[in-house]
Parts: sequence; structure tokens; C-alpha cells
Amino acid sequence: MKTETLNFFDKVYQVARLIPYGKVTSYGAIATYLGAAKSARMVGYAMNGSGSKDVPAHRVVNRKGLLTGKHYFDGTNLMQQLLESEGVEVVENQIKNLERVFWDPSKEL
DNA sequence: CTCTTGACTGAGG
DNA sequence: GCCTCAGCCAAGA
Repeated sequence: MKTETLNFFDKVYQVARLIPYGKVTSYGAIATYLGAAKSARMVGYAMNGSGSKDVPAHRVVNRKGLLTGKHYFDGTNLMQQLLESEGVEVVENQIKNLERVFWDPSKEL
């Protein structure tokens, strides 16, 4: 038994775990790597279940480097704290030097 | 089955 | 550079 949609979610978790320390990526980058560039929203949607997974969702942001999902962690600055703890500069929920810490799975893998 | 919402992105003004 | 609109796919009511 196999569900393609479920497989997509699973792939998202796999890629998210592959994100190196001190690096971040975008939903679209993951979606594109999975061959579903138009399903970037699904990546974020999949992250909804990341709470029960070992997925470093704090390393996944939108293409602007904005921590859109910080509200889903605890509603405070936990997500930002985690990123800063890895050496990523974050100000006002937005990542600084995004180009420097950006990690593209379709290029790195 | 239909409608709404959503951790997105690209294009246009 | 910022704001708005449309497209995209999946899940919940």
C-alpha cells in the first residue's frame, strides 16, 4: 500500500533532515527538488506534522528568508533562537545574509 | 461534492 | 523595493 501524497510529505521530512548545521533553505527549493515546484505550499503544509518528526523546521523558511512558521513553534522567538544558535543572523523574523546561509538541495545534492 | 484556508512563489503595477 | 493578484495542491468543515 502506498500513497503518493504521503510519499511527498515523507520526502519533505527527509530533505529537511539533510539540511546542514547553520544553513537554511526555502519551501520552493525543497518542492523543486522533489519535482513539485508548484507545490511549495504543500512543503509548509507538510511541516505541520514535523512537530512529531525529527525535522529541523526552523531551518526552513520562505524564499525571502522570512521565518513565516515561527508562530507554529511556540508562538515566541524559539525558531529565531535556534537559528541564531547555529550562527544564522536573524532580525525581525528575517534571516540576514540569506545568500550566505542558503542551502539548495537541488544543487548541493 | 463544494468551499475555505494555508509554514509559498512568480509576475505585474 | 513594496503591494496586490493569480496559480498551485492538499486537508478540514
